[in-house]
Formats: sequence, structure tokens, C-alpha cells
Amino acid sequence: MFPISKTEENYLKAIFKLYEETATLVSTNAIAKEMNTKAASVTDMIQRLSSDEKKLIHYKKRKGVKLTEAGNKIATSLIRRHRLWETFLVEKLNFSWDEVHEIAEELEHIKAEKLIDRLDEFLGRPKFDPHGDPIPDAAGNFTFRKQILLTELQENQEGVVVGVLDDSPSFLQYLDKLRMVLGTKVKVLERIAYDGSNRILIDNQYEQILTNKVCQNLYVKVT
Amino acid sequence: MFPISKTEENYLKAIFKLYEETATLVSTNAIAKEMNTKAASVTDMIQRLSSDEKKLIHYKKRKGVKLTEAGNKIATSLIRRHRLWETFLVEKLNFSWDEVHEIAEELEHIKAEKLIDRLDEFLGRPKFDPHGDPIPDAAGNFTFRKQILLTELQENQEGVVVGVLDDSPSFLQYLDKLRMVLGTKVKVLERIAYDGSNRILIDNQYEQILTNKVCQNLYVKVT
DNA sequence: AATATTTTTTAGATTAACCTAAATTACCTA
DNA sequence: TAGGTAATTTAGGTTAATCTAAAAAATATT
Repeated sequence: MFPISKTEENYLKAIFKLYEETATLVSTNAIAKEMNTKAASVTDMIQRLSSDEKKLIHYKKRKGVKLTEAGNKIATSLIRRHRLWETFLVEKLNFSWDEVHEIAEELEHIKAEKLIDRLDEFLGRPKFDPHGDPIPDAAGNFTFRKQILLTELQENQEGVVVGVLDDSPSFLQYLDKLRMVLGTKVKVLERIAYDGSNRILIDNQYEQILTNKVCQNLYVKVT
Repeated sequence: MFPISKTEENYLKAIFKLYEETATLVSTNAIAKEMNTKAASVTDMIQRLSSDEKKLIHYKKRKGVKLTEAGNKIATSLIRRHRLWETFLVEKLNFSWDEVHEIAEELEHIKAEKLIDRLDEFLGRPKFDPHGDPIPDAAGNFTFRKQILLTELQENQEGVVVGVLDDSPSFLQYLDKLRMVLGTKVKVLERIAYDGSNRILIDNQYEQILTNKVCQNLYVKVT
């Protein structure tokens, strides 16, 4: 295989991300913004990545781009490396999850297969990184994070409201009063053993006690 | 501080190494050989590293180069990172000591101070890497590996002859016959409890039984 | 539809890191 | 010391990755 530069890898990662977010062909400008560079530079790189020798992206002039199978494989591998290193930094080196991104951004470009596999093993082949994002396995398969009930969230874990089990008007009205909508951030501050009630931080702003019953009817996704 | 590229770092490391080995000004050709590049490229880089903005090496045209204080600091930091990562790979990821070099060669260029400090801590602030080479501390100080007597080397440990205790001609002549000189590699294959004699592998080539008396008069450095 | 605006591409330059070939300097030995 | 060889530097060129400015195409607006 031809060698892929760090820069090329970063472009592939950006295209992967943008395509995932929008599910449409990715525009030159969108890539330029994502990569903090100029549209002209993006066009250059697009031409190289879509060249006959590389074929890492599909490109129709003035239409936009998306990854080919080969490009997708590389991007997935990068995400795997990134998230494994983030997990390492948080779990083994005691970084907090908000300070690991830039360092992982560097580490992810080291390609040695054996290194990644040993790291994966050392970490216990984790399926999710410290932000709750899935870590693709060596074959590139993601485990989708199932949504869980708020009662299943551990103390100090954070999540985002993604749905309800009980969709009765009274429940929804109650949620409304609590200012909890889809996308609201929640954090379990404390779970009171006595009655299963929960001290919840809503939107990083205010605390609220929620009963076990309420929490059993709220779906969240770990973040 | 101005940014230092990976390539510049590698040149500094090479100059450090060559200067340490020869203790004389390092020649353009020596660097070219060490870095697998051409003399002309080396001259280019020498000019950049010795420029008024950088001042990482002392350079007298056609005389050779050596590191400045600033250059030395960078090289030492690189060695620190390299050896810490090697230690990590061997001790935590179960690599064998002969397969870690190239991977560490990549990892060493990641500069985040905090990463290196946390890694150091995670490894228990080791003073030597898996090859027995000293790991400089955060301030750049090396712990010198004390020389020990060959009798103090463990079974299966390897060392390099660095001196003698007894410097009588008869002893030196005997060593000469054994083809043991300064720098000769030795490995303790077996220590015979009965009489304290030692089965030694010399220069990775031939075995020899050495008496306890001989081994008590030979200084080695663990490798 | 005609024009204006935005997006994308092209053209042409720049910088770091390399290269080869040629010129210069240092050194070694007869 | 003269000449020859080896080491070093200079000159000039290449490639990847960037940039700005301008041209071209697509999209929006009147």
C-alpha cells in the first residue's frame, strides 16, 4: 500500500465526520471550515485523495466528496486509534476526559498495528471511550451505544436525554416543567439508596431531585 | 519558543549521539550516515539549526558541529521520551526489548509535557529503560549506571566490559588471550554454585568458563 | 431572465525537506 | 610542496502542503 501522510489522514477523518453528520456529499467549504484551512487547499487535497492511484474518496467536480471503501477503512482505523488512546489517557494516566483530545490527535497517527492491538488488549478491549463514543474493533465494526434508562446511569456519569418510555401527557408536562427536553444534559450527582431517588444536575445549571419512577421512564445516552 | 519540527529533532538527537560517542565535533558526513541522508541535506539543516533565530548547534564551517545548551536540552528531552515509551511498551504492553525501538521513535515526538510526566509517574519514575540505558529526569539529569563486577551480574544478564580491578600484566595478558577488551560484550550463561565459576558467552560468539577470581576483577556495565 | 452572490476551482507563489551535480576546501601522501 | 582524494558546501531543482488572487460555475435574488 502507498503511504498516507498525517495530513491526508486528517482530511479523511474530517470527511468521515462531516459525512456522518450530514449524510450528504461533503462540500469543499465544509471541509475547509472543519480543517481550518482554505478552500483552495482542500481542492488540492481532494484531487490527490481521489486520484487514480489513491482512490480514497469519490469526487465529482463541484458536487462534493465522500469516502470510498478504502478511505472509510482508514478513517475508521484512525477513530479506533484515537479513542483507544483517549481511553488509555483517562484510565491509566489519570487525565480528565476533557483534556485528552489534542494528545490523542497526535497519538492516533502512529500506525504500528501491533501497538494498537497490544494497547487494546491492555485496556481490556473496551467498546466505548471515556466520552461514551464507540471504539471500532480491529475489523472496523462499531458497537452502537444503546440508549439506557436514567436509572442505569452511574453516579457522576453524564448523559443526554434521547427519549421517554412513558409518553403520557402528564409525564411529558412534568418534564416540560423541569425544562427537560430531547438533548438536555443530565448528570447523576447522587443516588439515594433509601428510596431510589436521584439528585440530578440538569443542563449543568440546576439540581433537581427525581424519583425512581421518573428516572425509569427517561432514556439517556451516555456522553 | 519557536516550534521544532520532527526532522529538526531527529538531527539534534543524531548530533547528541555522535558527540557522545566520539567526544569531538561532529562532521557533516557522520550525520549524513547516521540519518541515512546526503551530506548536502545535512549542510542545509546545519545552517538552519545554527541560525541566529534557532541557535541549537554551534557550527564552524567545515569544522563540524555540537549542540548548544538549548540544543542539548531538546535532545535530552527526546531521549527521555524515547526511553520512557520503550519502558512502557516492554513493561505494560509486553513487547520484547528488541522490537520497541521504531515505535518509540514515533512516540518520542509527541511533546505534551503533561503526557510525559504522567507516563513517567505511571511507570514508577524508572531510572533505566529496558536496555539498561539511563532515563533522564524532567530536569534532564541522567543517573549514571554504576559499573559492577562481573560477579555481580545475574545469570542471563548481559554487560559490556568497561574496566579491570586488577591491572597486573598477567591478568591483562590472560584477558587478551580470552579476546576480552574494553567494550567486549559478555553474558552470564550459568553460575556454578560449587566453586563460583561462571559460564560466560563472550561477544555473542563463544563460551568460556571464567573463575570467580577472574570475574571479581572485571568491571562491566549492564546493557 | 438578468444580475448578484457564493462556492469552487485554477494559477501562481512560498516553505521545509529533500535530492544531484558541480565547485570549493581540507587533508594526506609521495 | 604538489597533486590527488575525500569532505563539505553551493547551486539549482523537486515534492507536499500550504497560501492569495483571480477565474469559472452554481445558486439566489430581483
